[in-house]
Amino acid sequence: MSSSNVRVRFAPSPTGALHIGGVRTALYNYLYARKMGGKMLLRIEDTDQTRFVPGAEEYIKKSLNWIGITIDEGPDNPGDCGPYRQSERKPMYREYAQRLIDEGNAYYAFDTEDELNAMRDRLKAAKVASPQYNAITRATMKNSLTLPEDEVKARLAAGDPYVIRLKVPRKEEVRLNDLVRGWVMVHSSAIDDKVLMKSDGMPTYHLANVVDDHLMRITHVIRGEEWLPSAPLHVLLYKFLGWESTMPQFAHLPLLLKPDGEGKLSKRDADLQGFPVFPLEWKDPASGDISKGFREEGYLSEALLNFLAFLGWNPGNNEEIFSMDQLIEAFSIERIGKSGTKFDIAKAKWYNQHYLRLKPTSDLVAYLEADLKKNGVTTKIDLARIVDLLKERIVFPADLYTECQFFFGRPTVYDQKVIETKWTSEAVTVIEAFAAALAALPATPDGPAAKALFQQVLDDKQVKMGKVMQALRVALTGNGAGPDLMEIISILGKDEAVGRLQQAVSVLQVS
RNA sequence: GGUCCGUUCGUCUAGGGGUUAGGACGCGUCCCUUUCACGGACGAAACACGGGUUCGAUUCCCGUACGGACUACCA
Repeated sequence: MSSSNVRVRFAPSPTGALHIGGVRTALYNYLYARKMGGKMLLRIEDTDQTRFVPGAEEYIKKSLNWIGITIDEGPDNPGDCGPYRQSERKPMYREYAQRLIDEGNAYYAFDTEDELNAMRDRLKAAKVASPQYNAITRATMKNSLTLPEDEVKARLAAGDPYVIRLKVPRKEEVRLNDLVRGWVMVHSSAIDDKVLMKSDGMPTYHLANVVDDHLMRITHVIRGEEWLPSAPLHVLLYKFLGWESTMPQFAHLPLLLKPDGEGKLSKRDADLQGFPVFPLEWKDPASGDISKGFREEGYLSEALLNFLAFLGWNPGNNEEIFSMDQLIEAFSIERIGKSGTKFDIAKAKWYNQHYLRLKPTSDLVAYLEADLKKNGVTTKIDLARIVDLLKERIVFPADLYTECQFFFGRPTVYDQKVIETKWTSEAVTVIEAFAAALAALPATPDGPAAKALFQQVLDDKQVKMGKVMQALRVALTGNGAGPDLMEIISILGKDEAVGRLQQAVSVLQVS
């Protein structure tokens, strides 16, 4: 694919763990960049010093890396638009804020928090629909538009705290053509005089975002729908800064909703439903609380990737198994949906099961080995045989360990229901004979050989297989269900199998 | 409250002026099978409502309802 001038960015705030919705946003940006042969940027939006969380930036990078998203330009691999952390770009914002002031599109405001609250209360009391700092109310407030020029100068010189606000025009239609939603029109009276520079000298999201997107030559802003209401404000900023002709195109993504009921997916809902919202485990540095991630819960990155890509997008045909490369090939902004998407963890599990079965046995052996080690289980059994036996029936790698418990110890309890119905004298007769036949063998048989031997015993005793199989299974594993029994016998080894059969016969009462 | 956005099976969605409204997950039944799972087959299951426009609307338009986002010196 030929390279293009397409440049997109993922611009998270390092305020904690990266939410799964953020991962999807990053993914769509990435898919578009790769599809178009463009560039994917990572920009850290750390302008809120009060919410900065140490370790969050690192966590974001690790998460993107896990899911397979690579960054072309970012804090760790800067291009020619650095720095890529907003806190390191402070002077730039200052410069453009000043320009806005100089050209009459922004102004200083000195109002205290109390004064702002008083204004809002007053408007509320007067039954004003939306109390805001705007073209009308700004005339009643303490700002460089209402205060005498020398007082403004004096306040600035004295270091009085102030913010810089955008001077939003009173009557103006602001339009934008969203790639997902089409034309969106907002009247400027619905936009308030947003703070551009905070009193701590940091820019707010709106200013920093527009300035950076321009300076970083971003061509497409792909972000969550929660930004749609403020998009007209951003359009206004591009206009005031004279950047209209190179303004990026916008694509506002549908939100990820909670699985039941309505509303944005939150950590709380996910906890309630028993699934993670973070890609990787996250330890809150302040509280020390640990939240499990999809990775730790056993989700494979390729499964989560495939699942996430389909939350709000589809290729337009009936195919739904896609690798990253296939997603890149198939992706288009036009096929992104408009409506919010409920997070259906059952589908994620289905993807997981699918991808797990595609894993090479050796990978799964490694999982199982680790789990065994963690639980202090040692065994001489060839784990690859267990994995091959169990592979088709698990959803998570950890299921391997839980499903194969019976290999590592004789049953201490037997499935009561099966005993009641299947542990007949006939079954016992067959099992005893089978145990004897097994014991007489020179070596452990493989699965088919064990089956042939068992069939021989059945023929001898004139019993049908279905009548005793369940009993045999319980005797061997304690369970009423599980993978191929003859293969289990083969893996267990003939001595162990015989031992288990004898134990069951002596312990269990015929009912 | 205001502004904006949205609404096809339970869920993710395809489709689009005339279709038996398609697929997937989940669910159910059956088949396969030594059980369970896998696999296979089949099945139940949807165009929010009301008005237009039209020969015809699930599809286009307008309302209503419902849902969501936003409404901070947070992003």
